[in-house]
Amino acid sequence: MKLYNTMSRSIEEFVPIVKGKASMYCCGPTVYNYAHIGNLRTYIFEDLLHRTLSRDGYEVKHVMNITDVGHLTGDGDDGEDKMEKSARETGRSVWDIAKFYTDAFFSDEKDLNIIRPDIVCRATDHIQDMIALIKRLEDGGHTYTAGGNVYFSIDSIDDYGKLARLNIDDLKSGARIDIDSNKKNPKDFVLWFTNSKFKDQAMMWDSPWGRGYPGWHIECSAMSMKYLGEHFDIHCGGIDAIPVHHTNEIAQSEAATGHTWVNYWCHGEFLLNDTGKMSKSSGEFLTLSVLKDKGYDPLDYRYFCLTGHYRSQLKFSYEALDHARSARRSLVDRIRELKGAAEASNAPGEKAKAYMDAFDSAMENDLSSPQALSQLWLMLKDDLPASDKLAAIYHMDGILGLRLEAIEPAAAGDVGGADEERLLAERTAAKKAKDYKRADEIRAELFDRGFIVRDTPSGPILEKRV
RNA sequence: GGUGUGAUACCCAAGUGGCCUAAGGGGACGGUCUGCAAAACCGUUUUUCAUCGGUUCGAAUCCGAUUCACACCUCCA
Repeated sequence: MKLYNTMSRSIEEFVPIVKGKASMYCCGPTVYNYAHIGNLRTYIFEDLLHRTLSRDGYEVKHVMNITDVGHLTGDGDDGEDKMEKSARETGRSVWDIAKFYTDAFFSDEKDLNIIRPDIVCRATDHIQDMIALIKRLEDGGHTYTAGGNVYFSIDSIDDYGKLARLNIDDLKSGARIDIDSNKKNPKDFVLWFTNSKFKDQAMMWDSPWGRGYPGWHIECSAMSMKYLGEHFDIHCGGIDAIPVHHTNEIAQSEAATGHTWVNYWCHGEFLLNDTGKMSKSSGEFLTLSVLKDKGYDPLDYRYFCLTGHYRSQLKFSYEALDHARSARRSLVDRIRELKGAAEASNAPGEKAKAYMDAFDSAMENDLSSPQALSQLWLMLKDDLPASDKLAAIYHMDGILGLRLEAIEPAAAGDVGGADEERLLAERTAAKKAKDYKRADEIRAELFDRGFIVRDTPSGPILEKRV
């Protein structure tokens, strides 16, 4: 298994810390709003990584956090808390907001057939772990308190910014945000806030530094170490997390433990739209629900994501999504036919196995899903027994996650209701009597009812229009 | 201002020195099949990889310049 490691900026052979096991931590959603489809692209990438590691024989332990506290809206450390803002705007409590959007997120994940991480942990359930970690940093001399907040001092370590290859002197700190005058170094970041500018801040906890709430980055360090140990294999996220969030996570984690924290850093590229980066604040706020309302199957979007490599920017457009939908439907049609003709083979032949191997090789080569997908199509078009094709399809879908195994086989009499079946029979009779005008009328009627008539060698069948 | 990344045929998108006269998908067109369709199958849309120059026996792939686009330096997947 080869993976691109952001730390080394190169593709590396994956060597786990513990033989046969792979531990991965993925930055999860901040649940103050719906996830947009760009967010979801990253979770699809992580799902592919999870599935591919499993396929490769690793026992995967996948942890994802839910950020249900903190993360400010604005620039710098003085913006408004996103959760509080959302709560204020909707008249719900912050806890209700968090619950609502967490549920919405997992509903999207389910629709996209994303395997649920083995452990999903909420920040608000781990405040004590964060406090303990901050304390450890304090004991190690990596913190200072100013203006009521506890800061991490980046000058207390000598390799700050190594992931992003930041040249600290070149960064124009303060160019676009006001410098927090409490900070000794503009790149220092808050570990614990006691100094909320909002008197009615709802989420507050007691701590050795006073009643308050944790900074933005500490939760991932605290929870990942709690569940995966102080040295684990893989940490994932979106590329935007590299310069600040992951940089600060590394700084605090390695300062606390005194050793390397994560071996492989994997980042998913952005989904773009016409105007550039997809965002919650500008342009159309594209959620999975929006796509569903427009008649797309969530798996159309999953397929669309698979057609691009996770480390490449992918341009979203409805035209591109239409292409993905057409391709996926065509795939479903073929599989439906195959299922009507055969059962999956238990012992597929050499040719089928060669395609499966080529597919796995593509995935194990830094998750080259576009190439893997092309193997699926080549296999389908090749001259193989239907049973072998099905076996190969199921094997590949173990990673693609397009629910191909669950597709109903092509067969007469199992799709429409009694009315439709009666119409279909009437059409067959009309055809037999060479009353083609009537037969075509019935076909149009069935089309209006949402069915396509398909004449197959074994007789006419109805198919749901998708 | 600084730092990166990218530009591939009608569209999306792989490929990072020879197996590339560029994978795969989508669309369009023509054909086979069909009463007609749909589906399926076959063929075409491809000597071409932003532009210019260089390196090399050989470049989409390496180097340089140019143009354009995007991202990051700020919470963001």
